[in-house]
Amino acid sequence: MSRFGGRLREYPALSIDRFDRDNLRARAYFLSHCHKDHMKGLRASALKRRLEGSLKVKLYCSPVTKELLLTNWKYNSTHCSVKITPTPLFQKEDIEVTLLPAGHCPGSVMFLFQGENGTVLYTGDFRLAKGEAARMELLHSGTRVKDIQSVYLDTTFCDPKFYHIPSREECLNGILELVRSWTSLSRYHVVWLNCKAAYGYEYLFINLSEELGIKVHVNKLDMFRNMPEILCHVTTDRHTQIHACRHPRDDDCFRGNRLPCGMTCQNGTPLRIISIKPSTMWFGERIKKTNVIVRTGESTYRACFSFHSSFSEIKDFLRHICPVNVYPNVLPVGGTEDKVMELLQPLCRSYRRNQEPRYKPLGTLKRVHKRDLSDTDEDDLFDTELTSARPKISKQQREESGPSETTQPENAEGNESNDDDDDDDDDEEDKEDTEKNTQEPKADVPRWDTFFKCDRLDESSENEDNFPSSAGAGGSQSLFSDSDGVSDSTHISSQNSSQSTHISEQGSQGWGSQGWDSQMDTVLITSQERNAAEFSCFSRTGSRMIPVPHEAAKESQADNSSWKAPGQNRSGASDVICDLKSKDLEKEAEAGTAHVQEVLVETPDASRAPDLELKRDSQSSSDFEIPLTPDAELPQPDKLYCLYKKLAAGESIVRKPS
DNA sequence: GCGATCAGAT
DNA sequence: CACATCTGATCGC
Repeated sequence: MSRFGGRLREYPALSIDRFDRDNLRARAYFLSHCHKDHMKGLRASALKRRLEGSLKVKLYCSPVTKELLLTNWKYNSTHCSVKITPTPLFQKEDIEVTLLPAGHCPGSVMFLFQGENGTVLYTGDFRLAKGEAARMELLHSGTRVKDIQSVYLDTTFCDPKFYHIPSREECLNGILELVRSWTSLSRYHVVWLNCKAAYGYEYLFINLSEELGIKVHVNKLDMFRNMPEILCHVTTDRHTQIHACRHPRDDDCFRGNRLPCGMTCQNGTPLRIISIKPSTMWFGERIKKTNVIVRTGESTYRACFSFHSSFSEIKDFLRHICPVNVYPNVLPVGGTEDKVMELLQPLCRSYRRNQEPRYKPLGTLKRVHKRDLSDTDEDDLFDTELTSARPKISKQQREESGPSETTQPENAEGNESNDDDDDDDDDEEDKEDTEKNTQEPKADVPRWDTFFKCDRLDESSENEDNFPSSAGAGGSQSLFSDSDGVSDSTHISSQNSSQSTHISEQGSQGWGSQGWDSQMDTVLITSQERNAAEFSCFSRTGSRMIPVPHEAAKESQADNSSWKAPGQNRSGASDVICDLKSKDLEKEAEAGTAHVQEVLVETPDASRAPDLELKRDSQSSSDFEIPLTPDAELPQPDKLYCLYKKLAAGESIVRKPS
């Protein structure tokens, strides 16, 4: 649960995901997604007054979030001021805001703010698979990640306990096969998905419905009225075999063999109900590795399911971004801020810089940019023209350097070499690291294995033991008596592409999935007017023009933007392969300890093509160094040592024409 | 009486 | 086992 106060150190005149107290003086509001813990104060009359009292103060969010917000009577009166299109906000300050898909729930986005106080990423809540950040072109300038000053990070599962959480596809497939095997027994066999009242399960509903041809019964669906891709897979007709309806006492209902909607029999025949409860923490607490589906009772199951990135996914994300600073938005259950910082800081430049005394001599040659962004100026920021006194980077200037250029390259030097002594490292990232951190072929071999073993994380590999027997995903004979051996193997068939975050009414934009758009939606908060239509045009084409390292990157970005699990996209065979490949890589790297994987990973080995490594390297290299010239030789430590020695002695260094 | 806040349940 | 929400009690305006 978010405990973010609403304001960024760098841009305190903006408020994000908090709308109460001090935030009432903000000059622009941002909502990352429609979960209550990110909407504090959003209903209050104080905010309403604030928004209505100024033509300039607006609330910004993704189109889907706007739709979900405004179809909720609790909020719809408040916000005539909800904007998904850019409007000039500040007369004197240019801040460019980019929306990136967060993969958390429909409409969820991360916000990237670029302005004179540096580039700052606020993640909101997110779930991004390993490597996904590296494939987001809007996080990059050319082939390198943007220079990011600070990341405000979703740290919900920033705890080694949650080192590995099975991927979206794995979880989905587990549930799918369980539901398939049960519902195929007879029309009276029904499933109750015991989901929390919150957005985020829609892709599960969609996939079940698509695969099985059974719509999901829900209490309400009017909020999806403009999202046909969701709408067509849910129903308010109780006569269906999959239910995700709720009732205040729904557990009691279930115990009484009654669905929350009241259904208990059909044509006089009593229903056979099983419940499946999506959970993450429950799995995180298992000491022994488990299947993604665990039977917990006669007719109750737990299914692994996560809205948030696992610890290793968080680390991959952060390592790729490599910001100067990181600030946790969430305290993991039972965790402390200190603990989280201890885990995360090694992945940041501010830490790495301090960790390399051996390069001090060189370091002194470099310009160190210290910026005091502390709270010192907080007080005056809200009231008066917070920006008037500040040096301004002209808009032109910025535009010349391209829409994705950061305004602050200076910190880039900060992290040169260091070797990343970082902790419990995982798998393939270490490959990257060893390549990146050439100066020091690390005596310190990745210790992921020890880490991995002492935790529970091998659960996935164990899945291999459990799952296959259960027909890939809980469909096993052993699981329930009526079932006679559903033996089909799990497979992804025509997984449908887009997550239903499409809003048809936004037709003028003609886009497909929301996520894609939200990703395209770069909002310029600028003194220069630009009309909305023009803008959205610009941003779409604009971002397409940003050079992308690999075509596949773009593809999977689109995919990802619809916050659907990668690999499920019908759009790109190549895309899928790419994802599978990276999975295989992970698998290898984790040396068999991990990863279960049913299906998806069992793709032909052909997919494990060598080019992948190249791709990954270039995309995820952590960028503050100049990328290695192809064919260049990595300098060896002793060689380097020599060079440094000479340098320190003031001798000139002659380059050998290798 | 409304809203904010907290504890507790689900 | 807890990802987010709703309910009810309490307090202040």
